[in-house]
Amino acid sequence: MSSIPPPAAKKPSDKAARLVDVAQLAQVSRATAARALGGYGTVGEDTLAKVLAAASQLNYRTNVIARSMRAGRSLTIGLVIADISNSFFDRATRAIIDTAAEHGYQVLVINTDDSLTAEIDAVRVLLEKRVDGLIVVPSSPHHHEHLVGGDSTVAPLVLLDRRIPELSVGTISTDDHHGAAAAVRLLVSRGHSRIGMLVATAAVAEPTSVRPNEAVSTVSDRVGGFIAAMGEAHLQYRADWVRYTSVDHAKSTLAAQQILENEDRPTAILATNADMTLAVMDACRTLNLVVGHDVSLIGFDDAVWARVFTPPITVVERPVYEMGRSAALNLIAQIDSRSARSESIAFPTELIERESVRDFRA
Amino acid sequence: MSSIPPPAAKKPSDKAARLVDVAQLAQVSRATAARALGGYGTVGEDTLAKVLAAASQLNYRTNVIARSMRAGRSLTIGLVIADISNSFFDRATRAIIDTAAEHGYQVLVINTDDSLTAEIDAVRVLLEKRVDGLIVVPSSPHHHEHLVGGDSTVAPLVLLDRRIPELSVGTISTDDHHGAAAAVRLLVSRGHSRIGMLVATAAVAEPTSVRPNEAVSTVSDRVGGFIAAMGEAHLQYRADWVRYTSVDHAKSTLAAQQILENEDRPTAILATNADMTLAVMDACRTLNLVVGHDVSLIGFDDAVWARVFTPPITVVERPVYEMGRSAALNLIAQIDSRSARSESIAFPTELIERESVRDFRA
DNA sequence: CTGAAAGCGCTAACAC
DNA sequence: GTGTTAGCGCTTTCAG
Repeated sequence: MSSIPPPAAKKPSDKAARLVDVAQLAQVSRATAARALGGYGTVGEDTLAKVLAAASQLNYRTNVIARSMRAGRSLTIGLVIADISNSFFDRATRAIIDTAAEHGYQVLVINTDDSLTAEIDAVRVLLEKRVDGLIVVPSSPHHHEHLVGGDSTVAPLVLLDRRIPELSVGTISTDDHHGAAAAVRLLVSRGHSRIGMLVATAAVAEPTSVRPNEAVSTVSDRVGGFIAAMGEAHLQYRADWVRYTSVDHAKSTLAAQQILENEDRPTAILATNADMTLAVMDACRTLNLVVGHDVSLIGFDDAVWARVFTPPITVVERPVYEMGRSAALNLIAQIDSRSARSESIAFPTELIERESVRDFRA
Repeated sequence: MSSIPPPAAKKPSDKAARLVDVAQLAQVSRATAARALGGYGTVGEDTLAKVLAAASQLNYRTNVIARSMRAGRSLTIGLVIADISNSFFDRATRAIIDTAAEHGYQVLVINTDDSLTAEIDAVRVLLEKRVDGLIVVPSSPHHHEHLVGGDSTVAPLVLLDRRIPELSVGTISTDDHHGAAAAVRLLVSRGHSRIGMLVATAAVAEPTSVRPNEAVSTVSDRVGGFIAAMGEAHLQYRADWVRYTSVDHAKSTLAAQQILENEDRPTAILATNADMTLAVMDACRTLNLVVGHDVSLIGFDDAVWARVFTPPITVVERPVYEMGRSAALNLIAQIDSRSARSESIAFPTELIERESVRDFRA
């Protein structure tokens, strides 16, 4: 059986080996080589060995791009997110990437900075790259034309963190209304009646007390929960104790200062995300106010620094990793089943009591 | 010119429109349609309009995957990173994604958790997906076989954050030796002579005082800088004041406690990254030691919480965004020029003095 | 200025 | 168990 190998043209070693090169070296057809390497169909034992040997000798790597074109699926998903360097999104992204990888998918990530036009562009680019599905953190609670095509979504889709009421699509979020309300109730139970709030929202350029219309669902849920719990306790919502601001640290710190500078200031503040928590802390430092004494504080989203700070900060925690994992799993199920199942989950929040809330009952 | 449109088969509206569909609707050839849409070659004005109209009517999206196969380039780069949810890497990633996008590239991100096998897998997957280049945060200072193929790298490549001495390839890092030395010198200038160090490294499973061999360059640079500056000041390096630990918060806090629990403890500690800074702070809280008084502290990498903490933490800052941007720019230049230019940059670190270092001169 | 046709590298019927 | 072959959707000479 030791026939002399055909004097076929040697593959130039400076180019990546292709399936045909492997087949040639192994002296089989492309189909057989493909079967051997793809581990499907049936291949003779010795043939298999020959092909594998040839492949490794040539350092062959499947050209997934060609396979994708043929198969019509890229095994890639797109993630459209506000800001990967944000402490919530970075962890969610971690979960998404890892979960996707477990299922053979890789993730293309694009930041939008909460800009709708950036989001629209991102979706277009990702669709052109033929991602098999999309996980989007929508920047607007209303605009979703770029997400629908005809009578369904442009691609398998999962919304993360923020809901779009008019869009019936799988959404992974948290019960922020409840979370904010629970925080207020804790404050009330400790004897606080003068409660303020620092709200992060991209819907506003400069700090203001007037509630913006275009806020995403997390913002309106948290504000709604705050207002509901205040009403429930027959407490007054005071606009001068509330500020809406962008996440920018300088601006949000300024907003916190505006709330606290007044003689007639609140005894407690709810910060609607980690950046706002830091902003309140910074403002307190500047104004020489002691957190947990002069100003009680509850933040949204836990972080290591929150439990290390003096005093440790009480927070409304969200299951970030779980959320990301869920989003990925949901999307992959959608892709695999080709069905437009839009199962939504609103995870519960958890109030973690530490020492940043002063007790006024005495 | 109003010829009746041919009764050609209508494109089924449930499938994505292809170039040929557009061409058909516009009554031109595929080549012409491609030219019109690709904005190259020459196309008659009215033809152009017809094609554009057809494309928009069909909601046509270029199939970039087909284009990539044809063109041999994917306009995608791969990022292989230890952990996207880490406060250094998330910001670097932000810079990379945004910079890449400015140049028409998208980014596929994979985490390795500093595992070499995960890194090898990641590189293989990315190469199979035919990324045009790779930005890698290498998990090992030695193993780089998976990054080279023949006499050059497996693809255009830039190393981020960590150098691999034996691999001559463009690397974006910082002068960590100098950064650590500067921190020690500051401590010395404030009268400290008993100085410890908490070192984050994946090369160690449990906290230990013995310096691991396999540490990446950032670790050995920082430790080296520490040792050099100590020697320069004729100070003794005390192994019981030094701990190597994984970034895990519980473990690193334990390690910090081990350093501080001793009666004979150091008066100052250098923490080699943000996680270690937090670990020292947590340990101090547990042991009822006041940062900036009982224990002076200098951390690596700045963060908002570092300046908001009481006292604000003195840190060695690195230009994270610039580093990410540089890595992306360097890689894209490499891709575009097809030349193996491996320009490396070691950015300077900056010591930001705040209030966590007690002054013993008096 | 426009069209015809040859692939890019792979997979999946379909034959043998 | 293995080979033949027809494309996936696009770009790009090469003619006209």
